[in-house]
Amino acid sequence: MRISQAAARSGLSIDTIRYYERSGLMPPVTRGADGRRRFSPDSIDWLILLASLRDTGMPMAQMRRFAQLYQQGNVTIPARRQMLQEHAAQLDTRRAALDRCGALLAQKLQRYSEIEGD
Amino acid sequence: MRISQAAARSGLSIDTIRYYERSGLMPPVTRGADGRRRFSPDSIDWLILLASLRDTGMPMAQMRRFAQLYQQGNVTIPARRQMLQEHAAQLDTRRAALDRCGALLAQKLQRYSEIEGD
DNA sequence: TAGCGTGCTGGAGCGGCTCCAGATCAAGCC
DNA sequence: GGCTTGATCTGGAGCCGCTCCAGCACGCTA
Repeated sequence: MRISQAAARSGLSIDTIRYYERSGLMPPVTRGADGRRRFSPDSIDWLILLASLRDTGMPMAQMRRFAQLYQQGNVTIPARRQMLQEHAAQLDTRRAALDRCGALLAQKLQRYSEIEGD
Repeated sequence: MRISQAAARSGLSIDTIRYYERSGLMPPVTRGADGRRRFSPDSIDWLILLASLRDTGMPMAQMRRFAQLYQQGNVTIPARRQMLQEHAAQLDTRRAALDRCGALLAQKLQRYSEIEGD
């Protein structure tokens, strides 16, 4: 699978995928005889995970750490589990921020209605 | 109220507050005789709103537009109402992303448990 | 064999902060 | 009055996470 398809399936841009590879966020991507990147189903899954993590605010340094652990094999599963659990907790924090913002917006919108009187 | 207190109340950093002012995201901040910024309760409220919007992903360009509309008075309330409604819809999109990520993490963690067998 | 599509690299640019140097001023202490 | 401490100021550099672009290399097809 080529980079354009990898981009389509992961939701990341082509540039972002290359950037992530350069930055050590992915296990090494193999190349075809023509020198172009070839993405395996596994690396597509990896990209989807990266996309999901970045969309929910995980910093690149953490993703890099996760990638390094992954490459060291199953022995690092406890460490990886902990990272993912911590990120799952982060999701709750972000959900709370969304809720607070939602409440604030509802209040503002309410006030607008009162001012306009409609 | 001085900038350090404004930072404490809004959750923004001192540098970010100055940056937002420079960038036109706030109604002009008045200065004391000593040339230092003086924040009114209203401008604190404004900062809290900005903090909430940026925490939930509103781009600066939109915040700037909102600030400009605000300064043009009540006649811009319909436009402002629309902006806030659109952002409220964005919150739902982000909640969905958090949910998807949560599901993915749960699945990964489940797999880790199976591999480790505990 | 010319053109088109896709990909490559290296590097510049950008949004949104964050940090820092060097200056100023206010208050408290001797 | 001088001295230190602490908060603030401005201007500018630096950083993260992309995003875009120039210039080149393939391979397909008409």
